[in-house]
Amino acid sequence: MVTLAEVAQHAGVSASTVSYVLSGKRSISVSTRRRVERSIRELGYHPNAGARALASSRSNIIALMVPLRTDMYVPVMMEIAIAVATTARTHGYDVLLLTGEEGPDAVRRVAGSGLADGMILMDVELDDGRLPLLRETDRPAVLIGLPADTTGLTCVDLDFKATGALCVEHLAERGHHDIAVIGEAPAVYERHTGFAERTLDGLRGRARELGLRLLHRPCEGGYDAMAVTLARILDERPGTTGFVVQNESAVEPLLALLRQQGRAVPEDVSVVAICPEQVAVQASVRLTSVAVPAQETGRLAVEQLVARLGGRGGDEIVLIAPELTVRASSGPAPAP
Amino acid sequence: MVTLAEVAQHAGVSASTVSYVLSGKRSISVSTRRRVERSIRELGYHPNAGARALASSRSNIIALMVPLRTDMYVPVMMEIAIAVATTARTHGYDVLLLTGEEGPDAVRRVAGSGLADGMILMDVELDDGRLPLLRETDRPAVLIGLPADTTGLTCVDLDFKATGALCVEHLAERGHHDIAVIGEAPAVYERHTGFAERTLDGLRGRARELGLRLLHRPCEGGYDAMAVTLARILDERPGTTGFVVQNESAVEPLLALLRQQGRAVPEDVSVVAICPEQVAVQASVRLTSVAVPAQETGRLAVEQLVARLGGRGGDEIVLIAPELTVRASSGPAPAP
DNA sequence: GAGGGGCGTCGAAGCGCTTCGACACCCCTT
DNA sequence: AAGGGGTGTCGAAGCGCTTCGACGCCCCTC
Repeated sequence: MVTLAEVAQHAGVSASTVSYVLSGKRSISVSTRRRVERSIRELGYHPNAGARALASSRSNIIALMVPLRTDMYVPVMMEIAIAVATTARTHGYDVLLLTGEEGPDAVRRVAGSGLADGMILMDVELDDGRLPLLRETDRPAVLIGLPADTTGLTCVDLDFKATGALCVEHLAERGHHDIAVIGEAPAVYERHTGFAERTLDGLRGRARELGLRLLHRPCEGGYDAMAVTLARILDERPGTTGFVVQNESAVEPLLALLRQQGRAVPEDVSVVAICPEQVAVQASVRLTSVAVPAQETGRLAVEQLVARLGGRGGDEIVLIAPELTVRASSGPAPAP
Repeated sequence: MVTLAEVAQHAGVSASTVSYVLSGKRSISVSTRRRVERSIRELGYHPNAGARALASSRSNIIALMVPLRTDMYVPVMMEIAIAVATTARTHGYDVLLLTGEEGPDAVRRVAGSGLADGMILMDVELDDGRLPLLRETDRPAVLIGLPADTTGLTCVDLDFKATGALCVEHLAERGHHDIAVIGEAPAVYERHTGFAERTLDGLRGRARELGLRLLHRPCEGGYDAMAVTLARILDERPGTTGFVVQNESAVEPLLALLRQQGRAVPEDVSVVAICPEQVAVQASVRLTSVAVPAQETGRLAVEQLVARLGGRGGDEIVLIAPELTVRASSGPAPAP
């Protein structure tokens, strides 16, 4: 391995000069800089990460903690993770992938060992066990998701409350009065994942304001579960003409079942989904949807964290405004 | 931050003794070990990763390069990534997440800087640009996928050729003669991703041996593409009774279209999928399938790499034997 | 022409750990 | 009783980099 000292010797300067060329923390004459850069190129020099971390006590690594669960829609996680990784690189950071498996201890280990300069946590629960540990460490952290107590923490998330409201508004505008919400799996509500509850708040709040009837039913993904759920809904509220779906793996089953029952979309019933763009476009009926902005979320999380790491304070809470795209799955309510 | 020296002082021993307690590289008396361990606990000591890496020239980090593409089935990638991360932890390694974005340079950067001790590459193409660089570095690497030239590289993958053969055999045993293969998107074949071509080899080879007719059609995911593809297939080979699908996002559309056309599964046509277990089970018809063993793949890749890192040579090529699970989507061919 | 202030460069002191050789000590053997 | 071989511990020398203070030089100002 080529070292700084060798580069310095090759360029005929001192080691510190090479270091300053690399970091730009002191001014260097153009001629010297060029000479050094040339040596770096010719020798194929790469600074040693460990030595750098030791001397500067910054590792230039961001830790990303992904959940271990598989009951969440995985592509979204992946998209966020990839957005985090690529955005991090543009700021000179690498990303360490931590799974939930290790539990809260991972926070202590990574912070304590100086492995990472900061962390990003995905799938944060309302009362997340990692938060106290996070507050103890001096390292900055950004949460993707919104816990109950956000003091001292930066959070990034889609504004799910506004999302819920937006879906209801859309259906209301088209004259629907009876709306059913196909929610996430019951387990998601049971562990109080914030986004699911906040969506529900938004849905219910706006429904009340607009005088609509709203029925909420959690639903595991898949055909069988969806069939049961749908039957129950139509039994309780036969007049339901609007659906809001917030469970990607229930989308296609719902469409299939409606078709099977002879209920045309959007002529008889309208469906609004809260899901990634791709799902909405690739579904058997192109779905009117509010997109879950995975990339945007990952990017913002990194940018907040980098701001914090650079001493610039970021915002406390960054809520991404929802956008509803009208496609083929929603239309005016049928005449009664 | 607590340092080794502070622990040593607290325990009344020298720094090197603490280091040896931690690494176990020299024998330490039980009493001393206990005293040191106690101090470590009481002070909440975590070894500094940078210092460690510098002194030992091993970072205890594995780099995982995931593809940037989104035309592959993402959940599989995610599952592999998570399996890699958790398996790595059990061997004392952390995982650095690299995206394809940075390109082959990432290999040079990570190897050159000593950031990672070894790498795992996902979605390796037959003639992958990263391979020459990989061979240049002294760091061991494991590929997930099988390139054309494997000299000097360790590879882990499902045995896709055997997988293809297995699918054909299954259909042949049930009396099907005309088989259609719904393949991955054309782009996947165009960039010569090995697994797709090897599957095809296996399918074709066995079909020839068993005297079956085989039609292969690449297919983008989604309903529209699938509709076109299916129409073409049935046009060319109206007698087709067996389908092999190797594109997760074509599975559900295919089932829906068959249903729509009044072709019952499995009474009229049989469908065999090559997909993750979860997709097979959650589909609208429970699918006879060969599982893509994502977790197993990730785990094996890490174990191969760790073996290499520990000086033990691993195998050159590890092919996972396919397993076909019979479910509800395949049955005897209909009488002609 | 002396003093002041940038600018560009250097030397040296660590950063916190691993690891090697040295050595003290004890228990056996002869 | 002397020698030999473990065993357990220590001290010191780095690992390759960053960073701080120092210093020489040149240009400007009064």
